[in-house]
Amino acid sequence: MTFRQLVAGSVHDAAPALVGWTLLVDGVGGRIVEVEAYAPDDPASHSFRGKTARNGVMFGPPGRLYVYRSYGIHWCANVVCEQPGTAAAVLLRALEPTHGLDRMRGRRGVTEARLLCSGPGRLTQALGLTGADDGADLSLPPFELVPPAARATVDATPRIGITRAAEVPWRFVERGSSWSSRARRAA
DNA sequence: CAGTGGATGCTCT
DNA sequence: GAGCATCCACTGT
Repeated sequence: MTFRQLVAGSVHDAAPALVGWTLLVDGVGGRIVEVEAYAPDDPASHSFRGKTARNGVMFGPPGRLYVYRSYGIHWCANVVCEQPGTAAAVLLRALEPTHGLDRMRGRRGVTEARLLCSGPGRLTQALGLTGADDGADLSLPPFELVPPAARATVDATPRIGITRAAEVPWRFVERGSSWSSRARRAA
């Protein structure tokens, strides 16, 4: 399954399938260990009330980055899925850092590996992603997506930090990973 | 530790 | 003018 094929399908299939892929931006990044699905007709999705200047990329072709500013401070990055017009995306919530840790440390201003990419705002800062990357094609440099050797084992849980449709289990975490944004108590 | 609140800006009502 | 798909520092145990 190629990246292009994966993101062209339903976001409900694509989101868990993206866990385990390695995302690199200019050679810096890591293994995707936590994502959330934002589906068409999903009250928690930015696209729910129709196309606007901010969410326009969500309505376009799959495999693009949708980047938006969160709480006035952070950037959050999504992978657009499904066919043009459907407006679905996968929020990247955490990576296990594997490549370019020193560049991430420089951008983040912290040294502890656990704090580099464990959270959507941290992840974008570590990879250097901003609103300037909104709409970028993830199949072209400087982006690189490397499939996992074997499909990861994934747990589904409720999404984080939302109020509407908070009960559907559309957050997907690699089982046993200690790099997710809510792994503080995990063994 | 756990819980709380401030920072900060943009989008949409 | 409200409400965020967040993070971090600070409080009180």
